[in-house]
Amino acid sequence: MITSRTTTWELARSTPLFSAVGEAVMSRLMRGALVQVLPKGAVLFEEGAEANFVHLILSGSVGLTASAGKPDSTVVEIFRDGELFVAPAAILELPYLVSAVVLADSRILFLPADNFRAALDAEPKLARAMVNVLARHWRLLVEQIKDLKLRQAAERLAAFLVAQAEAAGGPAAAAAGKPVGKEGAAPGAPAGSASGGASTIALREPRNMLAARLGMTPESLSRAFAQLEAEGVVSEGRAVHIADLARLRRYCALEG
Amino acid sequence: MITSRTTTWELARSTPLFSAVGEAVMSRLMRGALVQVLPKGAVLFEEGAEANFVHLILSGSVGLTASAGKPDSTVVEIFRDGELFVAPAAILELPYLVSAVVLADSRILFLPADNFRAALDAEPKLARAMVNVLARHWRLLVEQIKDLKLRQAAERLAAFLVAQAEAAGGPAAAAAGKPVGKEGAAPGAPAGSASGGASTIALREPRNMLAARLGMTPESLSRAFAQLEAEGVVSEGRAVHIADLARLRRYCALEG
DNA sequence: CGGTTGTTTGAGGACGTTCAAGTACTGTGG
DNA sequence: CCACAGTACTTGAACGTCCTCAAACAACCG
Repeated sequence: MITSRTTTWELARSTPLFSAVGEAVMSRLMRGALVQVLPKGAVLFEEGAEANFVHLILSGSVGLTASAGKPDSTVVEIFRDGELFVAPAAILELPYLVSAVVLADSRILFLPADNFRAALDAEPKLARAMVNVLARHWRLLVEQIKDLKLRQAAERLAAFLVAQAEAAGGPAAAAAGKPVGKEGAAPGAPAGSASGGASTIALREPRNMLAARLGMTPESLSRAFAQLEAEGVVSEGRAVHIADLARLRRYCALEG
Repeated sequence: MITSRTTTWELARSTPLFSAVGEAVMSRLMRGALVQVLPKGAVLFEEGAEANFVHLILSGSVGLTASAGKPDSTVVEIFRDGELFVAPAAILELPYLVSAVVLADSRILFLPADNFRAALDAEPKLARAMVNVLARHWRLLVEQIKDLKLRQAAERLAAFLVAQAEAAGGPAAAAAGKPVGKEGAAPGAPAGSASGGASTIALREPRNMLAARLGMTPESLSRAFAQLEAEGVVSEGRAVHIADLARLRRYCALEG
């Protein structure tokens, strides 16, 4: 606890949410908060449980899993460094729709939900910041639903890899938002260094979790990777090399 | 315009968002707003376009559709009376991820996006209310992703029908939130009139749109209805009669 | 009445899952 | 250093669900 105190603040300060609300609101939210360093596999909360905390990932990776009463389970979304979740359940005082599982060793901040709700009412800056967070998260899920409904397995993987490469390639590409089609023909002239050429990314989650997030089995994921070799994607263990990002982008947009 | 002025205010006043922000903020948002009465098939905006308005449905039904560069399109979500959309694109000043199509003749309020954003910064009550709206909408999509990933076609339809019946059955059931499993054994004694017994609901959207929303083809939807007859579901045109809501809930594993 | 649109039903096929081996990686103890 | 178990990933074959294609049918509206 004591050893991690300073680094916790540093990490927290660097998250988008907290830099938006400022020091004062930040420390108010931290009241009664606790930090936990959790290993892969740890469960933060379970589907159907009461939401007692809002969670902020200082470092690591957390998966939102759901089973909906079925024997098998899936991954609804994966959150990483700096992300806040799952506010909706805590805000609305409703039971969680998902469980949260640590996918890679993580340091996580637990903010008491009642305190968070009170701050939401009292601190306009917090409410305003949450609007942006939730708006971004909404778009995440909309993208995923589009993926699930009108792209097949290999295309979903391709879309995921493109998104990862863009996120890792630089904040500039991420801030510009994902290309959404409608921008005429394929862009022959890449804007940034990472937007058109080659790129190597590291998969930060185990492959079976990635498969679940993409709505397929591990077997299908393996076959999807095999299929993408024809598009210049080579996967060596945890590393994935993309020969031509623009080509991959074309593959999951136009191609069928 | 003039003829609809008064009824517009009445309708707007009855929406959850506006009753939360109060009269003052409400009229500020209405600055530069316009009301449109649109027939089925009208397109409010298109995927990839700039978000110039936030839309509030005074009456009717709107579908959020997406094609993601493919020839065929799907329905991401359906919104009805009193709902606000698609704030995220307008808030973040990013292009729409979806198109919006009127599914049943509707009266829709167009709120200028820049004015909305300004109000979001200046009016804490609006930001606070938006947090709740977005939190609810997040959960809508989470539920749908769970459906798509771990339920098959007929179960998705069953889950949709159950949700419709609960929403129509009374605001009490809706406010309590959807049952999420984990609440012990099956409730033998239904709380409300509509929670355990028979129920008849009306499909407010055309069947092909419903099929797209559920992530299947119209043919599959037809077969799904046929399958549900074994569970006591009879569909006669636009009306659907459910003999035993509890049974249907069990069927789609909303409970064990 | 014929044309259009929306729903149903059937047959065949594609995509992805399931089941079952098989292979490569990891860490542990001999 | 190597045998070993345990895990993670890959590969293959059979199956199931859902889609595609096609036709028949009903309902609506000119």
